[in-house]
Amino acid sequence: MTDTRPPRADAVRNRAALLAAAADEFAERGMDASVADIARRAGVGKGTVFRHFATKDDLIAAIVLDRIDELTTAGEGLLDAEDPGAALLEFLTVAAHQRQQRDLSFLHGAGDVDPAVARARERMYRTVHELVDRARRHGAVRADVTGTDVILLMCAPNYVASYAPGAPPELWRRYLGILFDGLRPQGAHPLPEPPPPAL
Amino acid sequence: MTDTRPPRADAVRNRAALLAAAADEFAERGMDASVADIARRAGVGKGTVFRHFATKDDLIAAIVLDRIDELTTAGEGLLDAEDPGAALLEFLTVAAHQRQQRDLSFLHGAGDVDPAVARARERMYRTVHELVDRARRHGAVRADVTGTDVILLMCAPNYVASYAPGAPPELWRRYLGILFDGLRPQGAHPLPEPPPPAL
DNA sequence: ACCTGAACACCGTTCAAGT
DNA sequence: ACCTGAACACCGTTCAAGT
Repeated sequence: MTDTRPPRADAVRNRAALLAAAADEFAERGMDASVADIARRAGVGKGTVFRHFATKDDLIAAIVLDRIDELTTAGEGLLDAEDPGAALLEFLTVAAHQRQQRDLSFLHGAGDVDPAVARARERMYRTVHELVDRARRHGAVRADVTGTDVILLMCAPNYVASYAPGAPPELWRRYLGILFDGLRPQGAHPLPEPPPPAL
Repeated sequence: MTDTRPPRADAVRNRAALLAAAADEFAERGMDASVADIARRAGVGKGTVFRHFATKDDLIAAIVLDRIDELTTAGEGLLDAEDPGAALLEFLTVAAHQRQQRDLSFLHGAGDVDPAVARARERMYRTVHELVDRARRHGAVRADVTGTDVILLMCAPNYVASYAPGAPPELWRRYLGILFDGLRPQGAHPLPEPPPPAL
């Protein structure tokens, strides 16, 4: 019997304020914005941050959870598209676009993430696998590329574009284009290494 | 007249010990190994680190400088290869392989790097441009891809492979293969975004 | 000249004291 | 039950004091 009392009113308010403040602060200052600044922006004491989120990483995880779910929803909506190749490209475009903002290695995070994020991530992975399978069956993706490959490659366009100094904000689209051409069956060369263990 | 006295014997010894200790420590613990640990490993006081390298980033820069020069040398040796396409692929393989070890976003670093690194980097960039131009003229690289594109894409295979949990250590070769297929003229689709300003 | 370790400012995190 | 700010451990960096 986990009789969970409803939380106090100021607690829910503070939690929401912290999430909003953290999202803003991270977007402006990057992932190493200080907890103190986030607390100040949310109008609470530093200690309150750690009452709601055991660690700074947990706070990041809470924000990340929303983004992953958004992405999964977008992917699921593309599962019954008429053109499976275009659907996969569209999904990768949404993925790159939403995380254009920041660092975001969160999609595949190492080690001990909290179970909610792990679950959300696995749902998203399953969606990617389906999208890739459909695209492959349709001849839009080469036979030797797996869903896991695409999951790993997903973040590359943003990563690559982020290192161009005075680059246009949509540069990632160019590298997504090159990547996608690499995923196509036309002109594909055999790959020197087997795919990694499935995600 | 910058009459530069030769440095004291213990100074050169300490500097070399620090570089070696830092390289080891970074390789083992990652880029956020502590300066205190590096100093201890080198057998000097913490303060000595900052006498030789104004900042931790400068210490990293000194290590990075060597790697960049190695890469440039490899690239220059490939400029007169018979097969320019294979030469470019080989260069990208060397690049990925040498920086298999670690983080290494250093190749294109933001803002205020020290001038020695900036110079080394520009030499390397020029080499990449030549390799790409030759490969393109030879029909091994698509017409709409620039040297700057390849400079930016260079790090992607390592980055992508680094997020696969139980992956084989040579997984980057697989993603270099996919990337390289994306760079080939066969089956290339028009890119939605123009190339970034030249590096 | 160069080395050293104590001292500083800044982080994430903890916790006793308040309401 | 929740909030708060002082306190702690750990960083990179500085600098007065030593040789």
